[in-house]
This record gives sequence, structure tokens and C-alpha cells, in this order.
Amino acid sequence: MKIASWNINSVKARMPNLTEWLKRAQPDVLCLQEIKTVDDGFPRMEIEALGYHCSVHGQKSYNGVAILSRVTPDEVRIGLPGDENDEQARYIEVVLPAKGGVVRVGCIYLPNGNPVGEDADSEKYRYKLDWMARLKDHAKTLLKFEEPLILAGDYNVIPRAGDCHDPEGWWGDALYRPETLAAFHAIKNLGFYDAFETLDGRDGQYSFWDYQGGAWQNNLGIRIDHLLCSGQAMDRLVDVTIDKFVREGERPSDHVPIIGRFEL
DNA sequence: ATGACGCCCCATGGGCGA
Repeated sequence: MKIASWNINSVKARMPNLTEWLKRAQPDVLCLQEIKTVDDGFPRMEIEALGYHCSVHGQKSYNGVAILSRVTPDEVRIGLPGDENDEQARYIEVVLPAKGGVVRVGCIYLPNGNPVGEDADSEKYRYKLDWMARLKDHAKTLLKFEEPLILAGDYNVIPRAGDCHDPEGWWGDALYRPETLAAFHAIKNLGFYDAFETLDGRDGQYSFWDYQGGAWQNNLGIRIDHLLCSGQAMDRLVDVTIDKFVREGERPSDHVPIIGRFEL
């Protein structure tokens, strides 16, 4: 079973790219972030025609997440628990039938958090840290099921210096600073494995290149899209791929897909 | 010091992203 994550930066603008990639990569599950549309605007018919069920948590103009799956989910959860006043669509989760049981997949669009503010106390950065604390609480709950669990998505976290073309320049940014790394490690330390770091681990394997300043042409990238796996998922992980070639396409997203292949 | 690129919207420029 191939389980992938891709921040697509508008599903409507990216339909040609999405269609082409689905046909080529043949994932069984695809977590999408930044679909930038309400549920009714999601191109459900076109994607169903390609053989995928769509679980969608949309929002007007910004954010929005979805999970495409070959099989119909047994369960769907919309939104991250812990704050009823949070109106940003950044989390959706499905339980899917799998070989010998189920697999649970959470799709994450973690807040960016910039600007950080003078004492790292801007509204946006506090929202990021609050969201990460909520994700930790929810992840802790999910781990108790002792199932194969994959929390996949755009974490907006650069885990290591080797995951950034210019770590000194980026240090202090909301994606790469002490509070962010501490919160990320607090989640991982509940019992998750970063699929890429565990099975590959090479430096300079990026998943995002800014549209601006020739970032792609000069390989000025960062690795911020991650598959966090429970032990039960990690035991079944065969390999991890970052589909860098997708960034060369016509009108690409600024992120590329990351794919984990599991014996599930 | 600014803008750069690309997406969104009852738009025609401003907000947002990372």
C-alpha cells in the first residue's frame, strides 16, 4: 500500500498535475493540503473517475485538507480536537480497511507560524505552538489503539540542519527554531518514526522550493513534508520516496509528494 | 529597502504563504 502526502497549493489550479501524478504514481492513499476550496468546490467527480474516494475538509480561499483513498473509509474525522473555536481546516483523518486489519491516516496542514514576533509571541506563532500541542494530545490518544498509524502532511517544521539549504539563515524562523523543534520532538517522542529520516536520512532531500528568487533553479529547498509512523506502521514500511520531478512540471505546486510504501 | 511568485476573491490590488 502506497500512502502519500502532497501540499498541492490549490486543488482546482492543480488538477492537470494531480491527475497526471495519480496515474503515474498510483498511490492507494493521498493526503492533500492547501486545497483552498470549500467542500462543494472540490473536484470530486473528476477524482472519483480516477478511482478514488474523497474525504474532504474544505475552507474558503485558504487551507483545506483532503484524503483520497482507493477504498472507502470505515471512519472519517473532520478537524483536530481541542479547540472548538478553531475555524481553520487543517486536519482530517480516516480509518481504512487494510491487510489483516486497518490503517489509520491523519492528514496534517500544520500552521506556518510566521511572523514569529519579537519575543516569539505573535498571534500566528502562538497559534502554531497551540496547534502542535493539540496534535500531540490527539496523537497520544490515537497511539493507544496500537494500530498502524501514519500522520502525514505539511508540518512546516525543518527537523534537522541537513533538511535546509541554509540552516544558519533559517534559524529563528517559525519553521526552524527551538520552540518549534521542541514541540515537534515532543510529538515524535510519544512513539513516532519519521519515515524518511529512518529509511533514507540523506541531507539535502527537500520537499519544498519557494516560487521566488530562483529557489528551484538553485536547489534552495527545505524538507517540511513528513510521514510520522507509529511502531506498527514502521514495522510495515518498505521504502520512502520524494517525487522531486513533480516540481519540474508545468505550473507546479511549490511542494512535491512524499510517498511511503507499506506492507499493508 | 524592496521585491521577487502564485494562489485566492462578488477582485482589478491586497492578503497569504514559507
